Amino acid sequence: MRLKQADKHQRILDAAIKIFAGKGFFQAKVSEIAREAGVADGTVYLYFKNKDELLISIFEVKMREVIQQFRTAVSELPDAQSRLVRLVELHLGGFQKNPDLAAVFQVELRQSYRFMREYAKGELKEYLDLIGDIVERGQREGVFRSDMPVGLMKRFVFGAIDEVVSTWVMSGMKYDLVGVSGQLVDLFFQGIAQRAPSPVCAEG
Amino acid sequence: MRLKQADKHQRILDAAIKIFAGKGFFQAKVSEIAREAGVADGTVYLYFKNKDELLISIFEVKMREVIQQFRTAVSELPDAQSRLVRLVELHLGGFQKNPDLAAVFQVELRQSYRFMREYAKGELKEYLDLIGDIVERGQREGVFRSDMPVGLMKRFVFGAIDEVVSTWVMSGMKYDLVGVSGQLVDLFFQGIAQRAPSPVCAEG
Amino acid sequence: MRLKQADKHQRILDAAIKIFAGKGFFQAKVSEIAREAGVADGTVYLYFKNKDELLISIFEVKMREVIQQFRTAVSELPDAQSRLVRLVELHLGGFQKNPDLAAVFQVELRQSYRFMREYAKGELKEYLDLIGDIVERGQREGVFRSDMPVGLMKRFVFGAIDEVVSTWVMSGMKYDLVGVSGQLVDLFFQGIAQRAPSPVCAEG
Amino acid sequence: MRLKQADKHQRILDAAIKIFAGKGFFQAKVSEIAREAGVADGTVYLYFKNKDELLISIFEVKMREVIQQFRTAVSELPDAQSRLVRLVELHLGGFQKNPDLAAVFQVELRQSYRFMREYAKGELKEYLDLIGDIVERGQREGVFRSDMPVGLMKRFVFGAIDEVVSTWVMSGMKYDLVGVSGQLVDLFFQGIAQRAPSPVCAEG
DNA sequence: TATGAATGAGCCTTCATTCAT
DNA sequence: GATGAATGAAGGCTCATTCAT
Repeated sequence: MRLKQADKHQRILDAAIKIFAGKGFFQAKVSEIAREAGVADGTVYLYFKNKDELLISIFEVKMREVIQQFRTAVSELPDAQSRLVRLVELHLGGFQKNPDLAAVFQVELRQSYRFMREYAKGELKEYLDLIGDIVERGQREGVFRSDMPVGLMKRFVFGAIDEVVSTWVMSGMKYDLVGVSGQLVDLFFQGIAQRAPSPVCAEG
Repeated sequence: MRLKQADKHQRILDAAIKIFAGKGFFQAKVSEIAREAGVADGTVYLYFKNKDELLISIFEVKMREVIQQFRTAVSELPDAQSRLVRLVELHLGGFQKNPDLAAVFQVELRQSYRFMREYAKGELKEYLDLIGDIVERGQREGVFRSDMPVGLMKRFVFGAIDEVVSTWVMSGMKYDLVGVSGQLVDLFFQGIAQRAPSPVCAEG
Repeated sequence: MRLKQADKHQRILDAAIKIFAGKGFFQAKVSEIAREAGVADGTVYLYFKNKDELLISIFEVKMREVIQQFRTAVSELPDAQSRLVRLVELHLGGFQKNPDLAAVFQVELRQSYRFMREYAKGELKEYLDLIGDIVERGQREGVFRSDMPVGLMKRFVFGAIDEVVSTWVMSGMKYDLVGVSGQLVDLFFQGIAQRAPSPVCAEG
Repeated sequence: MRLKQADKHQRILDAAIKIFAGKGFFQAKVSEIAREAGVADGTVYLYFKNKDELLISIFEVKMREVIQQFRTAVSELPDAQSRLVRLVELHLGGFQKNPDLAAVFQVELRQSYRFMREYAKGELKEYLDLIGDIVERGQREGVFRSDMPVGLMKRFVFGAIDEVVSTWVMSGMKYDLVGVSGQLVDLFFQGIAQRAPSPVCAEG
């Protein structure tokens, strides 16, 4: 039963991601999601309070998964730099592997930003704090500049990653997103690294 | 009458932009738009086939205006470089002057990408061609690299501008958009210009 | 148009009374009411906020009508006694003429007493005050006892009438309701009249 | 098991009475009743065919209890008069002890009069016959008038008791119901007793 | 042209009832 | 017997669209 339950919750969530991604939140019918998930309409409401909650839940559940996954993946990495690289790869890789999820996160959830604000603060803040931890560690290690508040730097990092994903989504997801991670990281180090001689012009 | 008509058409369009921007296409009611425009619900349908058409029309009309405006503004400028600068300024300036329009273009119209594809090709292609013209001119003038197809370069330019606007919209339009145009143009020339010594590392 | 409107409002109200009386509030479907009224489902919502409001409105509108009708009918009557008789006749007669309305008032509206409390206070109080006016007049005329507060006496009168109607409704409306008015009035005068020799035992 | 079963049947019935009384038949959810009874939703359907049956059963079971209880209580009483007094006391006392049951009998069961008619005839008739027996006995004893058919008199008695209870329920059960039994019995004897000199006008 | 009352298709959601465990 | 997750029919309500005036 326990497994069955988890299964159904998961199936509905996945179905919702697929349908929301495909036709947008407002054009998606709950009955379609139910059909896609292979359950009755009413069953959706056993697991989610309403259609809005379903959208919110996608965010919350997936964020929690990602945060968990990230903590595990990063814990053994030795330094801030490698951790940041890994974060970017996981972030981009996660969306590339699940384009529907990307569409929901970058398009549908933005739409409902108003109630996102209310509900999603928790998980989003936690993710930002993960980045913040890396930044702080980098500062202690002397590889990230310390003349800028962590609060600003973590936002910058998140903003840049997020923008890259949005651009990819809006372009129709036609190119290799993970392939951009190198350039993105480069940008970070150009921007936030302790003033090192720019690798681009490193002629000396 | 002719004027009155044009007036009403315009007022409905403006009202739609405002309402769509405010609450999104699907949550906007035709009756709200009508009220905002100061006309009866039915009147909307005298000027637009349906709600979808209304969204499409916003795109088409505004694009036509912009293209017209741009042709006039650019015709007397002497070279490609100054024309590109002007294009960016007009693009960013136009949206900054009308944030509601920006919201509709960058958010609502993306949503309905599917039917955007069908209807909006024309105007979008024309705008891209305007950029293409500048690029070609730049190549002839020897200031833009010629080892890259025009088709790619014009897309890159449009994509970058578009991304800058999207980022601005999604950030809540809190900063000066036109102020970014300098950096944006710099980026173009760093990216597409005939290899000039990088201003960043120009230590000489 | 004005007439058409009033007409539709009325027709929906009448249809609702009929349907509510026939199968009860909860088993009545809005679509049935609409069909009975000869309008589309949506039209009901042009005139009434929702199904609950429809029930409430029946009360409010009919009470207002009754109060108006009563004021007119009573104004020219010379004394409290005749006025009270008339009130009883109108009250009983009104329900007897419209048994569906009686069912709604005595059964359906009691059900939703909770929100009755909120909304209906106004009209009900006004009706009670009408009775109160008669009582006061009767006291001034010396035909009604003055050793009892008006507030209590008006409640007693209303309660007795109301009970008579309820009994009639619950019995299946099988007998002549107005025919009871004589006995009811007798009861009032036995109960509240200045101690007169009981007509029942008038052996003289 | 047998006991456990009876226990559950009883608990569900009591829960139903409580919930029906609290929010009315249509607004009561089977799941609420189950929760109140401390059983699973499905268990309700092991003991009752459906929600309607549950309401019906309340009537049938309670009526049977009452009839049984009455037979026992009355059998040893010597005359019709004392038996009638006892019936009234039991009827009023029973409801006063269980106001929820009163609410269900006087309000909810009236609602569903249509199917009451079909199902409840049996028990109601039996109860009426109990009254009829008392009436007949009274006639034989010469204390009840014999110029009126028993069928009418028993209905009159039942109607009056029932009305008194209804009035009490609808008033919010604020006063002592059993306290009314004296007046009620008085009324019976004023109404149906062999012509005794009216105590009110007992002049000489 | 302009109006806005009227329409009715369509969707979210509830909840009585079932049935596999 | 007991459970409670699952079902799906049904209905209140919204709102894009129409059309008589």
